[in-house]
Amino acid sequence: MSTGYASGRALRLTTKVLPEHARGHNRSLLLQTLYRAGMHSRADLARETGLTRVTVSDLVAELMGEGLVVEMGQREDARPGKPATMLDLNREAFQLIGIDLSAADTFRGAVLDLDGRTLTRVELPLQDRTGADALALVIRLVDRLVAAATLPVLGVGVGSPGLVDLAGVVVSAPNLGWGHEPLQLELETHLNLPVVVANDANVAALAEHSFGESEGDLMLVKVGHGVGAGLLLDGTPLFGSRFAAGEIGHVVVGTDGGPLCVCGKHGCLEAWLAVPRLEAAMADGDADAVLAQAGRRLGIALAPIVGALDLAGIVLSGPAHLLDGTLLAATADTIRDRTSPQIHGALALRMTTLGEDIVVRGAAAMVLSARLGVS
Amino acid sequence: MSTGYASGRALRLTTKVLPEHARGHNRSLLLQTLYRAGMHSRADLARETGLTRVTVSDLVAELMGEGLVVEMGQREDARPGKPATMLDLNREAFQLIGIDLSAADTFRGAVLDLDGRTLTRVELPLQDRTGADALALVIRLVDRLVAAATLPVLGVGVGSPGLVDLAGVVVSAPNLGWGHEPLQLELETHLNLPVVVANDANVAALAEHSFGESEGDLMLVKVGHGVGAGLLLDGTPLFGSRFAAGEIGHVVVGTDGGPLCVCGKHGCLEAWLAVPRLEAAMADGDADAVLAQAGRRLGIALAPIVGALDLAGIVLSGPAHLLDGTLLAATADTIRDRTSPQIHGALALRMTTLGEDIVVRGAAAMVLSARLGVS
DNA sequence: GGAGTTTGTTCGTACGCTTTACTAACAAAC
DNA sequence: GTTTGTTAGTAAAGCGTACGAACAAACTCC
Repeated sequence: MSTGYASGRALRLTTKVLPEHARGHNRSLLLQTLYRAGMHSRADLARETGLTRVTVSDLVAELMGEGLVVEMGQREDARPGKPATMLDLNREAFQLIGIDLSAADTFRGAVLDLDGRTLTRVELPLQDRTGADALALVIRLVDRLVAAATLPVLGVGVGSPGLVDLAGVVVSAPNLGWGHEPLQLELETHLNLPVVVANDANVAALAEHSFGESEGDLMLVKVGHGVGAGLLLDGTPLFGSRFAAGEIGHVVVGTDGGPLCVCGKHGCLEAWLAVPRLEAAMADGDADAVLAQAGRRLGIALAPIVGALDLAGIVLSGPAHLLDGTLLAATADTIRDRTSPQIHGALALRMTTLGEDIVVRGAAAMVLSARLGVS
Repeated sequence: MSTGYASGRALRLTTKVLPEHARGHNRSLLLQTLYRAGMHSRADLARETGLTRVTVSDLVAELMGEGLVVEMGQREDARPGKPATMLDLNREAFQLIGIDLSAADTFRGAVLDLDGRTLTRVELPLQDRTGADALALVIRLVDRLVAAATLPVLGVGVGSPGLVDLAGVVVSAPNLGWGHEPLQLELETHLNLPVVVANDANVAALAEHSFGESEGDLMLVKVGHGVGAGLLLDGTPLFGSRFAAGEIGHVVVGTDGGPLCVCGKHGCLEAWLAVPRLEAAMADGDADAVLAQAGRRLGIALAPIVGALDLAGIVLSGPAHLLDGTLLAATADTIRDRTSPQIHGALALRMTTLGEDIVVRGAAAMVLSARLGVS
């Protein structure tokens, strides 16, 4: 870290905006409305979006031409005036593929429908593959999934561990032995399908936002072999200056030392909270005390973050038998004790409701967001 | 804090976008280019922005009509082709007013030119005024400043302590006795000028971004009577779920107790770091040890935030004789010891270069951003 | 002086959305 | 059975925004 002065100047990459971009936005606005609230007539959409009926009709015609939207017959309930022809997303037109590379020993994937329901699941054991072998396994997985899809595939979403840049290059994923793996590009050229690759915790946060019951700014803490987090501020993932946002696993917690971490420091969050560490400590001593201690440590680490960001929610993802209960309660208590009511009054802390599928479903949501602008 | 499930669903307020909004964006793009890089010809602007010369000419005509842009004569250096007529922001067309309400005993303000240079400064002693009396003092201050301006005033920016919402309502500012003060609206109706009101630390962060040497995501920590922070992610201020982002003053630091805070907790960041606390502690004991301790505590609080956000920079604002030196160095050391190199390697920690004017200048920058889209 | 370059404008075109005006299809009241 | 009023969707015209092609002006270089 430097204590000097950075040279140069932030170059905010603002770029020109054309009317056609505006149209793309309005297009997504319609899709989003249909996606979230289901059937609407053209007139409903016009009222909801503020666009005129004329413009909505025009956009709907375009979307119907692409097979994304279909007419569903006339409105049922009797009202004065001409009966409305209802529209909806053509939910039987496409399927999504979501991939989760974050588990320690398995690559998971699934075919999902547009509502995020899992249709077919595939798991391939990793068996300590790294580098090119791991990449080959990913390709085998997506090939199996593409073959399993019963409808055209809208796109493939991938949640990968490690640092992932905006172009879907895995900049660094030590566990998989990837240094600068252009995963998105490789999958796209192999499949000839749109692919989106992002960090697993960010993807999980997106899942919670799309399919969970979360409002407002959200942090998802993913506890597994390591500890990572994904942040969703104003509905948008935060990537950070070096695509390392959410990397809180090796932040030291507390001022009283702590267990030695693989990174060489004492008292890293990961040394307190990672699943293997928890299991080992629980085997050695009072299980409940171990969980309470881990929960407190998580709370200590999260308190400043909650204060700085004024989060609306924190969601924990990981083995429920470890996290849900003593640990979660200790975290909640600790955050409450270490922040002002102004801050923790607005905060909801809870387990995810999406279970093990969280990354797979988030990856699918990412495809919807990238391809349709739906989030 | 609830550990239950939030009801409802995030309603991302996406709204329709019309071609005229696109034009507004392109307009700002031109202004921004001129503001930051100075003189350009129409053809230069076209090359820089990707718009065509035709479109640029059209937009420039509009901007010249409003007096925002002026022709500066022909390009000096001889090149083949028709000589270019240079354009620039009309820097002598408008002035800005910036107001800082964050000091404990004084309301400060200044008239500035478009480049953020201070032209006239006015300070009014607060003398323990609160509520309506404090509001009256703000009005007296802006009236004095408007009278002191020698050119039309583009707008008034205000940095206020406390929580400020997006409409410039001071939701809560205990020190000034404001509960729900619609400051922006009141000043606007009084002055008949555009007014922007925001939180002081956020405004300071904006100043650092606009006038300081900062790249990328930035956190500004403001140490004074209290301790607060402003975050600028991707050039945009972060407000948080309840407009309380940056409120880190009452986050408990460390696991070993600490001094009693006015809020009733022990070991709040503010109890370690606020200027009155520092001065009292230094009078009682080893001044350098006090500063080192305070710096360490700040580092402990910031480490998780830096990790979670992957910040590019942290800037300290406040009394340099306290912050710059032992304290800053201790903070830097602590962050380095408590985060992974991946995180702190990219981080620059430093004092602001803007001194006491930081909020006033940030408020002026806010006006530029709101009125011209320039940041 | 001629060739080549660059600038900024004019003209016509394509696109996106709006307003206005229309037809179709219904419920409610008479 | 007719009239009235409402709602849905479409058609036509118009305005705003940006683009490409073409051009005149003004310069440098050879």
